Amino acid sequence: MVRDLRATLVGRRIDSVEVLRSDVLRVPAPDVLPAILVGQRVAGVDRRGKFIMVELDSADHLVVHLGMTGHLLVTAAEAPLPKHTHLRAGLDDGRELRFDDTRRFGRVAYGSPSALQDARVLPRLGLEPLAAGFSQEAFDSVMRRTTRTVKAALLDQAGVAGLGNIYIDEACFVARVRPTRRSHKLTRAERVRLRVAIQTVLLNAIANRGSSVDDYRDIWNAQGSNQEALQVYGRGGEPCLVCGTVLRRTVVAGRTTVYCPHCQR
DNA sequence: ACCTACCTGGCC
DNA sequence: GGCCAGGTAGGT
Repeated sequence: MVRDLRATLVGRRIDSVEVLRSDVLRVPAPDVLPAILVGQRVAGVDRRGKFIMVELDSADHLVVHLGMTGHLLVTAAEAPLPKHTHLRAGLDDGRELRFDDTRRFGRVAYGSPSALQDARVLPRLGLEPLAAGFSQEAFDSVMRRTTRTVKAALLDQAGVAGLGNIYIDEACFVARVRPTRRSHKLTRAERVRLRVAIQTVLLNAIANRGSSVDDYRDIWNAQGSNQEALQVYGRGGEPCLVCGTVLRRTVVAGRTTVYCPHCQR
């Protein structure tokens, strides 16, 4: 999404802003946001963990988290407004950037990254799994310092940023590690496999343009294809694609979790 | 380190 | 009507 947004938005000027549902906007107040944004051009688009950061020429950022059902869409300005569109920004090319979110677990905020941290919109985020800093040493230190399950440790965005329920189960399968294992008890070899698996799973998902299991759509409202490549997520009770053993479905760290009891130890 | 609430919609 | 869902803040 960030790559597509960058190619589409950088250099565009915001000509209008409408906040249709103010409770998704954390900061600033919904009535002042339009005046702040209108006239600004998009300077860049980046990502930190699951947060999409649209930088404007003021150097402040429009920050978006999609939650479970959020969408950031680029549409024609005259395209019909779906029921759960909460914010729209008209661009100087006749298109619109829209934030849409059925369950409203997502959120939008605008400000400097440090002010957004102070406002507790941006939490403390850990290692970026696709950046150079994701070394074995750094990952080891994250995993060794907690007694929680591997699943819980990886769900915590302060350790490794950006992993969610789907990709954690997939990475654990590729690494042949049960998500129920205690994080600090993994062997060095298991942590190496897990680190590599996290990167492999994420890079594949990106290459496949995302996992449209349910609601995920790209900025053109198109589905990805990575849901077809998932090996365990959503497959509880079905045979393991490697060994044929029935995949086990349980709840770990409060989340539905699927693993192969034979391949994963 | 865990548990619940926050929302809407789809399915049984 | 009840249960479940890609996430996370805030409480205990």
